[in-house]
Amino acid sequence: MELMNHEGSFTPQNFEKDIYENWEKKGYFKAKVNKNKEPFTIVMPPPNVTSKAHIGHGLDMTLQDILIRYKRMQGFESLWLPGTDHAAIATEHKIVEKLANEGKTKESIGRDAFDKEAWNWYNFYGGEIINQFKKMGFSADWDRYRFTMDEKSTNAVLEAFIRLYNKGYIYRGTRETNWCVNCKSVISDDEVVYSDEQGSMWHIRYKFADGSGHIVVATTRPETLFGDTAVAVNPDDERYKSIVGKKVIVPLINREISIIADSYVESDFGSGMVKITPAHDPNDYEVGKRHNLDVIEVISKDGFMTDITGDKFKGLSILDARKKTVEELKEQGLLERIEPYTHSVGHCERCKTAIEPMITEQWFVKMSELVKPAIKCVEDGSLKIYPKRFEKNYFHWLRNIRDWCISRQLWTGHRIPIYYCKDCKNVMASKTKVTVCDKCGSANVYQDPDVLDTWFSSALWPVTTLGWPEKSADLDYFYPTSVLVTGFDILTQWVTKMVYMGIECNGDVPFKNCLIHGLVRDSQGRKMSKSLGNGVDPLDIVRDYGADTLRLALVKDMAMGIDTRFSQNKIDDARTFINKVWNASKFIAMHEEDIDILDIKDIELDDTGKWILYKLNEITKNVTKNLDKFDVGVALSNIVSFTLDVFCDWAIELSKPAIFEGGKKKQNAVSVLAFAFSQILKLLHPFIPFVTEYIYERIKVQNRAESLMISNFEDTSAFKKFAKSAEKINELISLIVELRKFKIDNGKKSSEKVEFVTAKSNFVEENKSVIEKMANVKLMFDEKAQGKTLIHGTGEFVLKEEQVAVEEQVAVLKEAIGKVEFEINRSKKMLDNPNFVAKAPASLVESEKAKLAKNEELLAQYNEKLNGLK
RNA sequence: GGGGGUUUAGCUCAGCUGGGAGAGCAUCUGCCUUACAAGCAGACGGUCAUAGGUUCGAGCCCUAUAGCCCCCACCA
Repeated sequence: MELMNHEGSFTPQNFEKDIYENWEKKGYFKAKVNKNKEPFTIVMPPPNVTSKAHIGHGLDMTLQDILIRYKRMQGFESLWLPGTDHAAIATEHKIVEKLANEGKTKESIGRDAFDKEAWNWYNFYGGEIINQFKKMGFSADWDRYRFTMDEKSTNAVLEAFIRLYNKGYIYRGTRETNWCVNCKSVISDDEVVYSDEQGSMWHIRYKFADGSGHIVVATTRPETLFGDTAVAVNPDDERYKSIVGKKVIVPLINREISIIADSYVESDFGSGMVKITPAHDPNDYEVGKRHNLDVIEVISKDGFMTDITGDKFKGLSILDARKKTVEELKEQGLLERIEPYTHSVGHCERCKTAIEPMITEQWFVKMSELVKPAIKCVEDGSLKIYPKRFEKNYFHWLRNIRDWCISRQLWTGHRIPIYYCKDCKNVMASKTKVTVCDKCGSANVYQDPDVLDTWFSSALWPVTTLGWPEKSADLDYFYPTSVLVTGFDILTQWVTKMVYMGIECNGDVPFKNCLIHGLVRDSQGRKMSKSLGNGVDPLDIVRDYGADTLRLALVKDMAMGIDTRFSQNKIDDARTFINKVWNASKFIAMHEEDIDILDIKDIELDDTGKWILYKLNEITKNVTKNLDKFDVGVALSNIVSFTLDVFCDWAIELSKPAIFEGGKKKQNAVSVLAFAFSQILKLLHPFIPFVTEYIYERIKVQNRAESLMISNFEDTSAFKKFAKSAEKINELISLIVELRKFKIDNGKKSSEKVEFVTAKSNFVEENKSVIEKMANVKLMFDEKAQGKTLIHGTGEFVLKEEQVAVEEQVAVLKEAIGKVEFEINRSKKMLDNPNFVAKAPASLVESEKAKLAKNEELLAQYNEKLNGLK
């Protein structure tokens, strides 16, 4: 091992690449079936190959890498299985956009050429994403990289489809669905996003067929009146009971329709009368079914008025038709009034086009049975969701779920493995291409042109990536996986699907734990978006500050399940911290240079050494406890504050006198520091893998491993026996802090070496040099000094030259007595309370008793002193 | 309409089964002290959103109110 030339400052750009390449070369990321070890598995939520990874992926993946690295160092067979998602509709959009820029359409190039375009796209962005992830230091098993459209995944998707189809869970049906006239595809309920829009409510007169006047119906969609097949009122609405069954005439098209009664109508909304357009409104469709109404399509699948609307309207766009309808109604005196109206309108998640409810024939997954075990596994705890409150969303979603529409009229994605015979109408499910009807033998067969919803393959992700439908050794060993890490935005859309498909396909939950985190927002708390231009490319941060800084900035101050803000401030904080670790390593390296590091059991420990080890055990326990419950943010702040407040501020400083003394004392002190520092590096490694590895390779440590990333945490549990020494050093620290403050309070500069007189005591004698150095004071022993006095639990310290009147000394003592008495009263009040003694934790009661005893002793001393002055 | 989150120092946020209000940044003061000025030593700064309640004890538990954010449902 060669010690580094540890000069200069922290420049991650110099070493991150080499370290990562070495990790990869050594195969540290690879996981294999190993019956001697317990597996810890995370299947990476596959990023969409629509574009490069953004900072949100940065957070999601950093959390996963932290857990994976942590568990690897705890001796688990750690598998992080990476991959990407073809994101059918989203990617298709991007490709169509690209083609448009080249003056092409997907129809103009045809399905085969389009497929080629698609694969180019997948490969390019898939590659970019992996490249980004490697630069961020992610320790995924890249040899296992999977893509939702690769051969194995495709096979699994088709297999799952056919199994569910044969089981009767997948069926074809005609339904009112969400139609995007731009994508020319149906989209699922989950893909519709609603937003409030300022529109109008048009109140339209429908004349009675018998000429006896008119009624008024209100609508936000006047252009759909061509498809009206009824007007409905509430059956209990007294105003309209007499007209139910009467005929009215649909304006402009002059069709006679009936007034019907249906409880769907709310009497107190609008006029209490609703025009029913079954073809273009989901609620109307249901009403229509109940009343056997005709379904008249007046808007075509590409968003234009159909022939049925007549010469004046056919071919018009929806918005043009709306305008013209209103004009015509006005001319004919049928428009009673217009009122401004805000209502929420569904839009396509991808292209933002307003969704048209349309009746189409689609494939659905029947949910009623699938959902049951998915609910049960969270109820009985075999799948735990962190934080627990998200269970509510999970249950709500599954308990109210509707059948899932899985067909899409797109070209990007898995083609539905269904074949139709044109002659006998036979329907066949097959993974392989069908050329002959298995019923009538006709060669007149064709495949369903639609593809599957991208979530169908995502739902299978945990099983397909481990080899399903084969009964692979991987599946046996790594499944169920340990934890799924993802944002709350896709808890319902994705997590639920994986759970019921995992259980259905492989008989068990796909993951035992599910960690839900928040979104990354900008410094002002806004969502990152293209339109705001506030997005961050993770690689920009890596280039300027290094991957470790990026990772730290992302998870710093992060609370479970709550959105986190990403800002320059956090980047600076993170870099500052890492720089501190860097400098600490320089200190260690410098003093290790000319000595041999002792094994921890061969060190003659003084109180400082014991204190360091005691604190090290505490922090190790805390960090592991919090990581075990996935509380990454808290674990990080634990180890960060330990590094700064305990290790750098005190452990190093308290060790300096011994180090500068040299010899055996130095060897002991440096050995303890080296041990503690190596454990700090280990605890920090999952968060900031590069710099910790770099440093680890360049300092002397006990029990060196080949690499920090495959080393194990030190067992520190034996050090809790050093509690007594720890208490002594805590006193010492408190005295030093008090002396520093006392100096400043009395007008001395901290840089000034101030003389104090104090009585001899074992404690002060033992720690004289440390106190003098750290508080920048000079201690002199004398029993009878008088002057300004610092009263501390370890003794009294008198400022040397200051002459102080007796009254003032009395005042100081009285103040000290007052404080102690306050403490005593506080303790007594608590301890005298039987409820406190009975109910509070025993350790708390004990420490309160100890405090009381100590303070009572102090009080006695002070009173004695006070009496001596009088 | 239903549900959830959040409200703690000027800013960003921690705060463990209820047991003496915390950190970082910013500001101010003093320091180039032999790892570190990307630093060190200090200081200032809080009615823990508001009002009730439970408790010996509440930032934490309960009820209501308000602001901000999100999810779901849906309004003809």
